[in-house]
Amino acid sequence: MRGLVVLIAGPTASGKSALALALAERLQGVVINADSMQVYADLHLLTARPDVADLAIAPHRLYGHVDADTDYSVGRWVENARNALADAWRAKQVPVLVGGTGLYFRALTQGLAEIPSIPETTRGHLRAWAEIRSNLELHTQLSKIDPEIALRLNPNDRQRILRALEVEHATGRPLSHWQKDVQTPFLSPDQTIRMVLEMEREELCGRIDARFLGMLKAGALDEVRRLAERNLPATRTALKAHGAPALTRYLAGQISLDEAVAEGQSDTRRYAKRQVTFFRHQMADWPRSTPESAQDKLIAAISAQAIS
RNA sequence: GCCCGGGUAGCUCAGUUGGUAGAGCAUGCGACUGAAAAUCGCAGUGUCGGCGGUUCGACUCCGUCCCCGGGCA
Repeated sequence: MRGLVVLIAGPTASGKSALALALAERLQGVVINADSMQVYADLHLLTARPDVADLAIAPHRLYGHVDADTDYSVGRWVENARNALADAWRAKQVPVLVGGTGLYFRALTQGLAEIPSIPETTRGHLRAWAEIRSNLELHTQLSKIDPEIALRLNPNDRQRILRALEVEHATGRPLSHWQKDVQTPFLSPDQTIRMVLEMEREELCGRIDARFLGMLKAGALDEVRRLAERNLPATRTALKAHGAPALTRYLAGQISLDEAVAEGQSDTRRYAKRQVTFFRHQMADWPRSTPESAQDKLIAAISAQAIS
């Protein structure tokens, strides 16, 4: 069975988690994570994941359930989220999905191409093959097997080009074909209450900078040290959490702590900028709100939905 | 006080024999279908330390003053 879902998106440090928690407490609901980094077990402080006190107030799902030595992806998240949503509905709990990863929200509300997962070995082979080739060569190769995708990809966008190549290689079907298949979103518009949090950039940046310092005080360096000691392959996504690369270099004696902090903060600020752009254009039809008035607006929307 | 070196974009700096300025980073704008806290594209900005002088024309040459760093006293 399917019920209502509350979806809360917003840039990093905008106060999403606190809002979701308050709402879940009030509605006897469950908070479900829609953030690509908070899924990693190894990253707790650095990703500002809910703490023990928060977990005591309302149940949380999809936080820290993935090991850092994993190739996670939107596809896997959608799978996880579907299950978590189904569980919540079964238990008669209102699911409150909250996070900053716009792609995750879009995949759930607009659908995702149903491409089979690519075997680790073909990925490895393709990457090894690509290693010694220039961006332009890869792009030219893609033009031959999937001209449509090649046309909309910049030749320097190696990551997306590699993805398109491996899909065709592993499935025998160009990525553009997969993407043109009819995609049925898991969530329909009438069962979702949506909200994007907005805040003045200046205020947001202030919060980001202060939060980063707070993470350090809480012990983020130890967290980074433990992660670094695992010696994971450099390509692992978890290693790219904001602050992790810079703090790792500080621990290795390559840069000063001040430099590491400045870098972690500016990485986060630039990311917030990209999030806002994504929300503005890719999720343009979502209602907006300041963090202060968001809860009242959501409650009002939920009761309106319940009546109709 | 004297001798060097330096003052150019928010920051670090390029700037050929005089023809009113650029690169990286930061910033802003944007793209986005299994790495999305990822990946990639585009853009702007300057009393070239101040004031005088030489010159058709000075960031560039000359004088002078101010500021910073180093050295000698």
